[in-house]
Amino acid sequence: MDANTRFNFSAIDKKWMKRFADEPVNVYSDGKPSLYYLAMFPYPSGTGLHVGHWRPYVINDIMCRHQMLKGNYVMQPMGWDAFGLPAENYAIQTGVHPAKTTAESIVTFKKQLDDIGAALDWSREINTSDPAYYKWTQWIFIQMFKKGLAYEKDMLLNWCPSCKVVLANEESVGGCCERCGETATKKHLRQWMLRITAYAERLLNDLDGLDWSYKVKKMQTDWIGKSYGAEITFDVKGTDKEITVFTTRPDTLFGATFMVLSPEHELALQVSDPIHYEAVKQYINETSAKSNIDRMAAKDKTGVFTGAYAVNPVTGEDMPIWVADYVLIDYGTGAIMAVPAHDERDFEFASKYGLVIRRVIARDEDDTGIMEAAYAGEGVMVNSGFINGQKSKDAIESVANHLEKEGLGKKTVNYKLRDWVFSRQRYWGEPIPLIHCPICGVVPVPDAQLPVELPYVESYKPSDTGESPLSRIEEWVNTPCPQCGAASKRETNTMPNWAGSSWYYLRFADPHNSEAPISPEAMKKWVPVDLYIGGVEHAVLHLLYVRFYTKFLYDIGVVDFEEPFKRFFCNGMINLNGSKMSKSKGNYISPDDIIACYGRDVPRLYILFVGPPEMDSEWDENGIEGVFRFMGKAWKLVSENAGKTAKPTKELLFARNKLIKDVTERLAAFSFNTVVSAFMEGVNKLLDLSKSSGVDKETLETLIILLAPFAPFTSAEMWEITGHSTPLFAQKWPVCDESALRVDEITIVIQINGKVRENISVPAGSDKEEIIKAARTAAKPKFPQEQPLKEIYVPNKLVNFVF
RNA sequence: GCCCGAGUGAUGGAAUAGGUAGACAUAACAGACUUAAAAUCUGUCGGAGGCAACUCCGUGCCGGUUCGAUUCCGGCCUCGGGCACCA
Repeated sequence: MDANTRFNFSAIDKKWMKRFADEPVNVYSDGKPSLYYLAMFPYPSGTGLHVGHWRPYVINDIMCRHQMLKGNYVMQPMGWDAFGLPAENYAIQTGVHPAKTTAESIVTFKKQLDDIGAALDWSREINTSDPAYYKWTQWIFIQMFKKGLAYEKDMLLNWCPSCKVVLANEESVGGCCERCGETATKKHLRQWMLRITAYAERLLNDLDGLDWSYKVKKMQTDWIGKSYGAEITFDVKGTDKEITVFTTRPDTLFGATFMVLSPEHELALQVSDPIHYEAVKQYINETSAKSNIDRMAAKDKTGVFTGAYAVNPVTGEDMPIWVADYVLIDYGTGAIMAVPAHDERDFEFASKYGLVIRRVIARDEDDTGIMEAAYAGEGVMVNSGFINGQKSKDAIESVANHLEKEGLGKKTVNYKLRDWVFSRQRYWGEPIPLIHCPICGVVPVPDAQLPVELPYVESYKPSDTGESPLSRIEEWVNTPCPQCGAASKRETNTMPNWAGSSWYYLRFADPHNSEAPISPEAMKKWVPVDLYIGGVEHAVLHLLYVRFYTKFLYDIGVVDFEEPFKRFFCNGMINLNGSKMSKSKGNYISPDDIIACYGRDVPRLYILFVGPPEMDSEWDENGIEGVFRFMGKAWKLVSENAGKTAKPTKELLFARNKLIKDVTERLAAFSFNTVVSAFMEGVNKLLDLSKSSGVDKETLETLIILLAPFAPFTSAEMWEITGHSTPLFAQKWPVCDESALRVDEITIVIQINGKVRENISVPAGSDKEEIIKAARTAAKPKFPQEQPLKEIYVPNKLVNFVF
């Protein structure tokens, strides 16, 4: 595939890469309305970029360049999400400092991003591992701490034994580490948490106003997981203790025949009677040793009886209290009322341990009442005292109201969202800027002492105990308390790698500000982001965290908006041989090879042409060859017609304006693959017309300007060879002249009983009667009878004769 | 298990306020040019039947609504994704 023997686009790239560097393309719209288009910044890994990574950058650049030509000033910055485990793990193996490897990776990445040909504004480059940047990451954390949103908690956590680090709920995927896939175990640790749950309702509600894909909104909605229900309090028989449960089905209260506490529930041992105490204790110990995945994978539900009973507030009946690990401590209240007849899990548990199963909902009139499985659907209440005969849907409300009136419970909501485990037991991250003072307690580092710089260490090795490598640096750890001066110790945990990326979009607007994360002026001018582009892998993690940070920054007055990204476009991946491109597995296409062969514009166009941008697509060698042929044709069209004079014939005007219309409309719809189709169709048509009438100057110019965002280098060269000295990106995006698209004749489809039978041409502007008459004449020979029963007429499109 | 999304030629994919299914491209085949190849250009290209004009069938499967369904509705099947004992 030595494409250079055919046409050398690389030479054009070289020339215009230099020109664009000397004279940035966005200067022509300086002072115009400002937009901010952002593609997710990368983690500068040691492996570099492959063409599978190109998609969001190419799309963003095209959108930016299009806006420049529409007379807007667009900020398209780029930076580095530079903290992260791979660099640290590499350091453990080799002893090379993560800062060094990261700096080297950045050099490679910068070149590779420039290779995409994007008009990136490097004057705004940021790096999350730069103390000048993370000063503000730490400052934001301190503001959260001051507002009570950051808190310390001793808790049982997901722990990755391979990364030797705790996992946030979002980082534990199916009980495994999101990063390395290792099965997560449980560990008791003192950790810093962020109270993201305090924002659950806002994070959920504000999704409504966002121009994001349904898919991503749905993922976030499900992750937040709001459920409506009631909290109900049960007395523990013979004690003054109470058990509060959360249920979404208060209608089934009459069918609640036993209670289940999570093994971690504080009452589990407290309510146990002496006979059962040891068994309960042993069960609690056993379950705490199990990993999440073992708990989930268990085929059989297990549990122990405590010997205690609660009282059902509506039936007055005794309910044995059990402890079982199918009840989770961190959802609801960590305790449930079990309704075995109408909950699959309770049914399974009750069946195993011989507990009472009482049906309280009849599915329909034919319901025999024999229960072979739980019935969780709707129906009519039975065996349910004052709600007998009600529809279960209505009974939810009746029971909840009754409980509220009697003071036995209240309506409430619950979320699946958990607070964010925010500390990490690793070196290569932002130090948490807190000091533990024996007198004052936890004290934030004063602003004047920020940033708390990451100290140099000899050994990066993480420990199995959950101690950060930083804890071994005595001279760094020991520090006087900023408040009372007493000998104190620094917090040695670092922040998760999501911290820096949770507000970076703000910093691009004001990257060098040493007084604040962002100035009010820069904030007003640039943010929120007008368009954000990136992969679906961040749909819950990063995107949820950024939204949370933004809402917090709104609350403390740093920004005046609550959502960071007005529009988010979620791009699909580009695969090779049916699976994700991966450099380590050797399954990838090297950008260097592609650029050497085709230059930069061809792969840009191919990335768009490969398939709908929101879907995963497959890289195809032959496909890029087709785009290369198209570029060759476009070049031929322009270069052969550049010096000539030709009249703008009706056909040329039509082709020109159709191209404007198609490209503009499809671009606005993010249908990039069909934009490329429109170019191919348009160029084929113009080449065809050039044989007879030539191609007029303005049509050539129009084509070049339209093509400019997509293939900026070749277009710039074309612009020059058509005799222009003014810069291409200072031109105006063409506007379609609808009058040029008018045609003299239109095609009318004739159907008989809904099947296409004829095509006729009629003069444009013919009225209904004329068209039907012409259709009738044309189709008459095919009529099965003299007269149709009905004539359906669709204006300017079709006539259907029905018999 | 629950919740989303998607099934269209040999292939990637077009086209849905319901109105000529297969745009654009790839592959394949045939031809032109060439000593030859590459490149380039032209033609054919969903299936079946027919010399032909044409006819019938065809957008995962079954049914429905409609003059007309790839598009809307109901029920299945397959694939992809999210969540996963969330009470």
